[in-house]
Amino acid sequence: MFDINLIRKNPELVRENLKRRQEPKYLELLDRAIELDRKWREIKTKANELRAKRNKLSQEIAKLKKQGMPTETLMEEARKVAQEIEKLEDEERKVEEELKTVLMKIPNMLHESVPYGKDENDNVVVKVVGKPPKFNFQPKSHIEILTNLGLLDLERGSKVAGSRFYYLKHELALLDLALQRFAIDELRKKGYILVEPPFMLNKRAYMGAVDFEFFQDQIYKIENEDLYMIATAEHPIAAMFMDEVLNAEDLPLKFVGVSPCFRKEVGAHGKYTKGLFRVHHFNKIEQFIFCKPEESWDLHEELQRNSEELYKKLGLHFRVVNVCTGDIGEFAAKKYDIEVWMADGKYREAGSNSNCTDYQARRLNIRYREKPGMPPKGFVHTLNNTALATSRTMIAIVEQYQQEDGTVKIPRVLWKYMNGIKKLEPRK
RNA sequence: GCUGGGGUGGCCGAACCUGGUAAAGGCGCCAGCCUGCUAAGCUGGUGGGGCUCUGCCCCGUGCGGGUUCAAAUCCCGCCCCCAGCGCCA
Repeated sequence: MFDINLIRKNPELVRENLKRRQEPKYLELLDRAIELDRKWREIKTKANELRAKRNKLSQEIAKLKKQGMPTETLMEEARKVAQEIEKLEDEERKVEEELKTVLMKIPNMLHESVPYGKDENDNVVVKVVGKPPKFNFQPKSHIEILTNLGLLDLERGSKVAGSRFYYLKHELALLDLALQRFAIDELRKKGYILVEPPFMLNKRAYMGAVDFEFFQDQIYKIENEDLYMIATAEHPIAAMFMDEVLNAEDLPLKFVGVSPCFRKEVGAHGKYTKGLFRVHHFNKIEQFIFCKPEESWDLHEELQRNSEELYKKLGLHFRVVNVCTGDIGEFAAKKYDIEVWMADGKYREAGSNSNCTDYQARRLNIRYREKPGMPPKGFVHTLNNTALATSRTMIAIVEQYQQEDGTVKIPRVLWKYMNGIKKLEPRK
């Protein structure tokens, strides 16, 4: 949620920042917010005056009653004031709600280092790690390789649940688990707190964690319950401290979350959707940090280093892009994507590292205090970054480590999590 | 799911029965005074918001509604916590 105080204090600064997103509707929303805020304060002032009047009358009545004096006239007057208040309160509520909705739709302030651009084609490659593997044969897609090996069954996944569902079998299922354990162990070594969150959230928590569009297009709802399946561990971890005030001495709070992720993927038309790349359900290890405002930019880089280290240890070739102003999304002030190399020569997103500054925390009402016993100082900053999404990491491993005979070598760091298995081989 | 008890500032708690406009009291925290320093002690402050901003006012007792001039207090619905019972992977 956007900070109304920033709009009041410096609307032009906000306007210039929003312009960078090249989306005229945001500027309209800003104007709307300014207008609604003006109206809201006007009504609020009037209503407060009336409430003061009512309170005075009430106290007057109480005093008279104590003295055994008649109060009918005053009570009649108070009744009238109460009616007026009710009318104004309806109005106040309406304006306040609309203002809040508008503030929810205005995206976060972008960091100055975010490159200017229109869409994903304008993302700036800031780093390339490793080199594309060289094959002296025609490399295959993970779908072909894994289906041939008898480790992946997409057809039966479709039969029982629909397209973009799948069965992982034998060593491939083991590989999924191995990747999870690998990422968890690496992050735990760095002091990240392992957490397995609820896999469902109620609406209030969910709307705090994501924007409306994401909610609409991605989130599965449980019928007849106020419950929604999580699309990533980021969301339940973010919501964990909803309406709380954290102690600065406990910050930064660093989490490594483990969970399945469920996504409707409505509106994925035109995007790359093959095989395991864009599925309705996958497992992911997620990094999440709550911190003080002044430390979030350093921690954003730390999260980035963590992820890069994981891919490096897996021996994967990837690149890092600084996501441009037109592609970044509403919550993040800055975002890096890690894109892995795939067998068709393209780089595709495997993970995403966002500093949401105070935007998500304001929606979820997560504040911090300098010391126990002190009043709240302000909102925390929240950051989230993929550690490993197993499905996409498996694609990278399979396509980059494939052998001419159709088998797949398994990265050395995973052997111990694979019971010593070093290769994916044909299974029946 | 059932029965009973409960939910009030950062924490503990008072006011609830008997409606009169909450936070008394204590702890913590901040500032000042005092002190060689610290502690103790003393004084003031310590949730959110609005305005005509040395000040004035409003909101705030788990959430939502109702009754009333007036609700922490009475009534209804919901959520959560505790205890016991039931069911159960």
